[in-house]
Amino acid sequence: MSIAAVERDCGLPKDTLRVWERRYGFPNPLRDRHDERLYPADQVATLRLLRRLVDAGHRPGKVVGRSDEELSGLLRRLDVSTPQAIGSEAQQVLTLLAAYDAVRLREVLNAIVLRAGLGAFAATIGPGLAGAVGAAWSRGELEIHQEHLFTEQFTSVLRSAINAAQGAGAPRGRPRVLFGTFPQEPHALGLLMAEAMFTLEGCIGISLGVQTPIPEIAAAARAHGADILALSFSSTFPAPQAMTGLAELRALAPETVEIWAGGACPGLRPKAGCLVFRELSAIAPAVGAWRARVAEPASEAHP
Amino acid sequence: MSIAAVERDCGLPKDTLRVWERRYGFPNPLRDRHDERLYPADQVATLRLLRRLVDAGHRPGKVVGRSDEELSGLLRRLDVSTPQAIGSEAQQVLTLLAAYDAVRLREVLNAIVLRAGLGAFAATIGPGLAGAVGAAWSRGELEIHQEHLFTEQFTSVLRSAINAAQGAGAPRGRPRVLFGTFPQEPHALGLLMAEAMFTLEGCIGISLGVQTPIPEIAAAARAHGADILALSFSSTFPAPQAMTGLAELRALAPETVEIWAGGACPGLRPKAGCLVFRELSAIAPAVGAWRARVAEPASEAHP
DNA sequence: AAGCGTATTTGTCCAGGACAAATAGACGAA
DNA sequence: TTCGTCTATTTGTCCTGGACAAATACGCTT
Repeated sequence: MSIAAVERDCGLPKDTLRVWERRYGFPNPLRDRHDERLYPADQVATLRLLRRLVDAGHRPGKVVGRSDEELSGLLRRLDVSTPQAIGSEAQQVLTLLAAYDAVRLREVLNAIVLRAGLGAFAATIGPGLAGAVGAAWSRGELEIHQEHLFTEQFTSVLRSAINAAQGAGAPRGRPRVLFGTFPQEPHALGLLMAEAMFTLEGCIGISLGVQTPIPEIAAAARAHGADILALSFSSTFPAPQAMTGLAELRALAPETVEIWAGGACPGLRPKAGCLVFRELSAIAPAVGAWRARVAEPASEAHP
Repeated sequence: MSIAAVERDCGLPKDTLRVWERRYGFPNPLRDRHDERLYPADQVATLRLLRRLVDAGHRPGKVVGRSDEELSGLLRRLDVSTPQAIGSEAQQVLTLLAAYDAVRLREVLNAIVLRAGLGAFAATIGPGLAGAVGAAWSRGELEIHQEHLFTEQFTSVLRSAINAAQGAGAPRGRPRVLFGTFPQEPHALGLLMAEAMFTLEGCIGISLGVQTPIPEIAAAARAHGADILALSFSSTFPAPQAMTGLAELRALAPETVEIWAGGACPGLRPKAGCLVFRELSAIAPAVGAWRARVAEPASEAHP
């Protein structure tokens, strides 16, 4: 496996792979006849473990070079310290994934939405399911393609529900909400769940999709006459970059636009002109508060 | 703008940016106090033009270093040589994008699906619209976020329609089709349109999502008991890699599984054990032929 | 005109050095 | 104790310039 392939597969940049090798003696790839690195499959697997640990906050110097057993031990400890009681729904989902039963998986997800409602699904159950699947993957109980499969079905079900919710009921219009992620953030699931929450509150929601450059987000906010910019940050997003990006966005976007950030990114903190949401369930009351806030000054007209 | 930002924004790897600078004298970035490259916005814009031209088949040595006017001229020539008569629907879509009217855009797309049917939408109209939007972007008439916006709404509408089609009518079951793209291919639109075509034929379709490693695709095919692997390649996918990847997949996947490849990738050619589809409309008859083929030998049981 | 071998172009990789950004640890003040 | 500030260490990213393989164009032959 070439260094470029490992970069794609493990998400570790080439420069990092080379500098780890120089500093810690691992990875220790073979060389082909032209002195290019060839990574054996087992080292790639170890690198994947390392990636998880580093994302979780371990320092490379402390973990790179240790044996697979030790690393797995550390990962297990992380998993149990994340006290994620696996509900019966999650258990069912994992079973279906293990059996590769995509059709039934979608039926089950649709059934959960119908029974619990879109709000509870997006705010509580969905994140729980996604967390359980991610944890199972990190324990090696699922293959990547099974995680892909879950993401696909989940996205599909959620999108349909949002579409339906948008048609039903009289939308109240304001606030107009724009959804997006920063360029380093390719995960769409969190964004989609937030979109569901806003849609349920009768907001007009417009998604820019993932990985939109910050100046573009600001330009879009201006062009759409948006009231709120909703940004999503997954747990692997580098916190300092999130804060820098938010400051940049705050400077570029119109002053009247509010910036609401959310997601599992650990270092995400409120900042001047930016609200931070730890829970998706906090969106509904916040929208209510926004409406009360802009209605009161009576200075804003409906364009 | 740092070299990493340009890499993200233009899709040109850092190594390539540096080597172009060394060989052709362009780009010619400023340096910050620590000698790191700082790309001015206008050079980044030129790099985006260059990227389009190189993707379209121009050789870097012939175009890097030329003036913006010359480059725009070459791009225009490309656009007219792509004889894409813009239909009234595409015109309407571009107008709505220019006005940032996401809500009406979705309504219009939904209306087209209802009027023309999902089949015509996925096979003909959809690719036409996507092509028109891409061309408008390359002419500088649209911003990136407007292209994102289109992709989002298009995806949403198409997914809903697929979901509806899946529920309606008695699915005939076989063939079981698995959808996916190779790791270097992040575009989901082509895959989604193919999924629509197969779903209309009553196939059981399962999507692995984009960027699945080749061994994972093969493993999934085995696990799902798939009959057909459907791969999508966009116009920017490097053709040699597509052919190498298909050969690798052919070697890893079960012999009984057929591999069907499609998309706008120019160098995509049929190969032993792999079919290539130039048009999405060719899928429907091909599924019919598949059914006739496997029904005849009568050696396969329904598991 | 189509197939094949050679020349040129072009992207990716390498080494090893450098330093800024991020983090941990020590220290002092409320 | 708990919080903020300052310093030391760690860590990722960028640098240069050289090398070569893979991809492409070109010229030759059939």
